Amino acid sequence: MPKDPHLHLSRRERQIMDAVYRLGQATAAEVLENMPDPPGYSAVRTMLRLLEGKGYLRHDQDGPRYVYLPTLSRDKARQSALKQLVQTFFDNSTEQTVAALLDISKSRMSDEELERLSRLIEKARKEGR
Amino acid sequence: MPKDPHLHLSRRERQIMDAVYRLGQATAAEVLENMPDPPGYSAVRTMLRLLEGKGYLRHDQDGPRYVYLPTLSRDKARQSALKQLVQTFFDNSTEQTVAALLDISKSRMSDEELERLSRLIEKARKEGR
DNA sequence: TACCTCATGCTAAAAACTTAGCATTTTTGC
DNA sequence: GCAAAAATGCTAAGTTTTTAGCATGAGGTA
Repeated sequence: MPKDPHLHLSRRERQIMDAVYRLGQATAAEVLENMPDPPGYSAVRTMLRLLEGKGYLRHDQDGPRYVYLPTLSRDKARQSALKQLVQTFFDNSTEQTVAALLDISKSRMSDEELERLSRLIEKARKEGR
Repeated sequence: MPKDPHLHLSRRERQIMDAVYRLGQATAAEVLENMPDPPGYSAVRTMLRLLEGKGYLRHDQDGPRYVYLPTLSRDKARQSALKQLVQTFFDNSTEQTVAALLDISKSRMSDEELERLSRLIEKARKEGR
């Protein structure tokens, strides 16, 4: 089995990357607020620095503090995460995945949103091949 | 932020759980074959035992060997993983998620599959609210 | 300016994870 | 029935991850 570079993150690293992706960009304090079962502020800063060292994050300076951003675009990260999930839990079946997705979210989806989904699929049917 | 019990897995634990979920059920040797960058057989067995101890797996006896299965049904695991992914990478938007999903898979989807997806959504529009 | 606040960098210790090896038991085949 | 093969349980050691603390520097404000 080939190895997936994205799977090499440790538990905390994963949590922090998730927080950063969720937020788009974030300071240490913001990451902290967005973590489950958070460690100390200092620990978060260290991890951010490590993650930057490993190339997963970079930072911009915002006045006195650092704002961290992912180096891998959200788009690519999304794709990679989705692919992995579909493989692991849905036998690589898009259909099953969509079904599950609808299942957990249909109750809070508006008619318009469902409408748009329909169109999305129509579009795929026409273009996509 | 509330903590998510499923996020407490370490790297190896995650890899092993993924393998088990992918396979449905598996012996130590099978897990090994399905792991990226695999450790020794002995290490895998130890992890499986640990995961069982923590309640993530259980085992059945199959002749001389153990066959491990997840305790959390595939269904629940799917839901939880999906929810997490949609939150982290798609701002909780089902629509964006489906769009990305179509994007990575439309080229290898048959017409019939797309057709079935359409129906899935129609069904959700009618029932779901 | 001088101080208080809030950043960062670094480092070392603690905790958790990961691994391999050995002793033991069970299965299999001759 | 017996030996070889293959499985398990346990344990201890090695490695990585995770944490907190301290020293230091920059920004803001009276």
